[in-house]
Amino acid sequence: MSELRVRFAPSPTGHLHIGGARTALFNYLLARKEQGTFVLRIEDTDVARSTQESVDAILDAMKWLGFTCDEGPVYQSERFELYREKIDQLVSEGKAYRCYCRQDELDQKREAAQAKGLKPKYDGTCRDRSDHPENTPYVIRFRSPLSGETSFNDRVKGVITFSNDELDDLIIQRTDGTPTYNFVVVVDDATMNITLVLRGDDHINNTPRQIVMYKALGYPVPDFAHVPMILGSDKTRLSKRHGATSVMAYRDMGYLPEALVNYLVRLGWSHGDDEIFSMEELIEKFSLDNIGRSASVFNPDKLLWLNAHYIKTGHSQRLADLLKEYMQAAGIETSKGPNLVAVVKTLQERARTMVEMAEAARFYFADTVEVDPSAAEKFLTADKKPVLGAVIRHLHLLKQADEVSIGKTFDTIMEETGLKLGKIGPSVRVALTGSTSSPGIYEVISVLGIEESCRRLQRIQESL
RNA sequence: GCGCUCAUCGUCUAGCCUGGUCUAGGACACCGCCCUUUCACGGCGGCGACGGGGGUUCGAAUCCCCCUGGGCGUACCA
Repeated sequence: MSELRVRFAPSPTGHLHIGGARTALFNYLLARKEQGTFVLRIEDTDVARSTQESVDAILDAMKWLGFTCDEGPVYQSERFELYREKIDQLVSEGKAYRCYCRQDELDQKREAAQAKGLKPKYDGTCRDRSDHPENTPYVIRFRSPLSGETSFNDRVKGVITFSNDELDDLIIQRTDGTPTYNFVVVVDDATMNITLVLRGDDHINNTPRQIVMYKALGYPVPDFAHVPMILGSDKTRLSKRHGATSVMAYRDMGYLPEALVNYLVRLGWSHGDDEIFSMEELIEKFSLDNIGRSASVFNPDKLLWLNAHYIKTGHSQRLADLLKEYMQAAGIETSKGPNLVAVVKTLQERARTMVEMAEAARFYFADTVEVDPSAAEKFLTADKKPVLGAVIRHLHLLKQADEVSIGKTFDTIMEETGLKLGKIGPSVRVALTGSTSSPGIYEVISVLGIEESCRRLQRIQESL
């Protein structure tokens, strides 16, 4: 174990999305690579917006992606006592104060300031107030330094400096007594001994506010690393408008977790010209040094390509287990019919997602294949009756349903009929699969078995 | 508006720190050819970028400045 302690701290106000997943991945990889500790923390201080469903959804997605944490999940909602203690400490030390300003007043002041082109920060009305009005709701604000500057050496962006007069007297405790994000994140990262805060660069602006709080609380300041955002095709922050953003939606669309991981890691991180990485390779090769500084656009096509790659190269038994679930979801009964592993092997090079594979596998399990009308019109014409008859006859003679034997049988058929495969194959294919595009016909016959193949051919042949 | 930040093919990126080996490399997508019983896979090839302007230098994608453009933030959200 090294000293490195990192964390992923999602707020349970929705599913785990693409951006969060990448942040989690980077934290996970770094922890594994440095043999540090990966902590999962649920940021649920906003009681109104946090839900158990979201917590479960996030946990499920983390598990599906294979990001196992070493500690947690830790729930902030269970640590309110600690936060209260720290807030009391700050107040008694004069580092935080009660603010009795009403929200509508603040909104007005903010708008007014903005209209005049001034900074929309808290005007400090209650900053030096010493009276404590009875029965008046209040929040607790952090007393932020008014001058000087705060800077930190970001591990991906370099030195970043803020003038302290940009900082606001942040609310750290709401009227209802619950603490807010910028405060709890400091208390938690400090008390959980997080040594590196690795998160999205939308948090850069929060960092100086948090640093002054670390100092006020007497905590050591951790390292920070801010990774660039993932944008949609229109270069704005990725959102539902750009299509699926939920990790689990990708599973439902037939993506493999290793494809998503591989895609996500290449968004912002690189290792020379390499494109394909297993989790093991990532753990070995990942480094903060190779994280880019600019935002990147989510490209579904490349993810699809990676998914196709992992389907192509995946173990057919595992894929067969998965395929079963996707076929069930598509309402296709697989308990009867050909062996799923054999089916998978004929489809691995043809399917880019498991959903596509399930669809492509449909014909294998159909009692009566649904024949595409235009394919039938072209290849299942009456003049094909004798050829199909010959195919059925010769297939019946076959003892073994392996592709080589089937190939030899077709050689014989071609010899006997004097027809080339181009004149026979398409009709057989359509009769067997209902479509003009399918795995090789020898493969299909082999997987279907002689009996079932002949049954299908017979049915078509008789109807001609 | 203000603050922070970013800037290489349409997209993801290598190269930038340690200027010359860059007529800028790889990948996705797209186009063409080959392979082929269909569809795919695969192979080969093509298209395609250093945002603009100044500097520094014998020499700049690489260093400096300005401009432009983009992103993020500016909550009793996280």
